[in-house]
Amino acid sequence: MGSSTGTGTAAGTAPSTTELMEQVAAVGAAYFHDFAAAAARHGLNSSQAKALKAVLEPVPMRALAGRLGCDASNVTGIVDRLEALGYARREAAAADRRVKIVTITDGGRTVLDRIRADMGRARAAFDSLDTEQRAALSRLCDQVLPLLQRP
Amino acid sequence: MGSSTGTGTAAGTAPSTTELMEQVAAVGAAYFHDFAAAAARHGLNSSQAKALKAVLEPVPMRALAGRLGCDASNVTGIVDRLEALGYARREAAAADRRVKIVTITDGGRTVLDRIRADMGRARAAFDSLDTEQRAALSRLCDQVLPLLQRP
DNA sequence: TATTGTTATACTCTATAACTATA
DNA sequence: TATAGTTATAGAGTATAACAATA
Repeated sequence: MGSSTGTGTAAGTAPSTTELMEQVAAVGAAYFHDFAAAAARHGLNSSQAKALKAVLEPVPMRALAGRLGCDASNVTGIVDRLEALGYARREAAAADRRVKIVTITDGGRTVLDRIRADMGRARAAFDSLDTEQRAALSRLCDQVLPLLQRP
Repeated sequence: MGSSTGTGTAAGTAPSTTELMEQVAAVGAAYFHDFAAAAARHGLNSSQAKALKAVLEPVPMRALAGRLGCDASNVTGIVDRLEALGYARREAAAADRRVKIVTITDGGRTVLDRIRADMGRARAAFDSLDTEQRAALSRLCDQVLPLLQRP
């Protein structure tokens, strides 16, 4: 492949599945920690910040619960908070008047951008990868994710 | 490189840092979900299971709190639970009698192995990678992690 | 009757502060 | 006096069950 030194793949011995999972878990945990810290600096907890990402496209309350992986009863409070801050709003669905659709506001988009920009460690970490490494990591995530998310 | 079609690296365009972080976050979240589910099937919550991994080598209570990223007062309950199940035990430190060192038992090692084996989706996902891909992913994690964990 | 969103409630996890026993 | 571990307590986040409005 096109990588640097020429020592090739032999330089990194392939780890066992368990070891590999442990490494990925460490990266995931550190990322999540950084995300929660950045969100907190902008007055949101991680559920609220995650919800803000999920409503970049309009989503009904119940579907939002699914995306957040929590019970529907929690979504009320989460969206209440986002709405109180002016980051999202509820709109009645035209087709079914029971349904409320949550949409992000311009203010919400601004805060989300700021939170993302404010993730210093995560940004530095992934910025350290060159173009080829980023493409490789992206491809690996794409391959692994569907199997990881199966029902 | 070892991949399929021959379109090479150009096939996966390098994503922006934000997009890349989002992908990694999705993998991390799915992994953690699978881990928590597997632990629950063996009567542990994710903190307790994480603690079990952390005491594969003997660790003082306070240091364990650091590894788990929680307050020291929580560790008492977590280790109480592991001890009640026979998965870990407290031993007085020889040098300083205030300190209690937590050690995993054979039973704990067995359960930890079972939990790891029981992570069906995560295992299937990472088993789908060939040797070269696993080595690449491992290397990328190693590069990214230290920057991600900086104080 | 079934479903959406909400409310009321209880439970779990975590953090803060006070206590003990050692140092 | 300072530190390790524990205990007691309060707070945040989540789930369960019951409810009103709509389908």
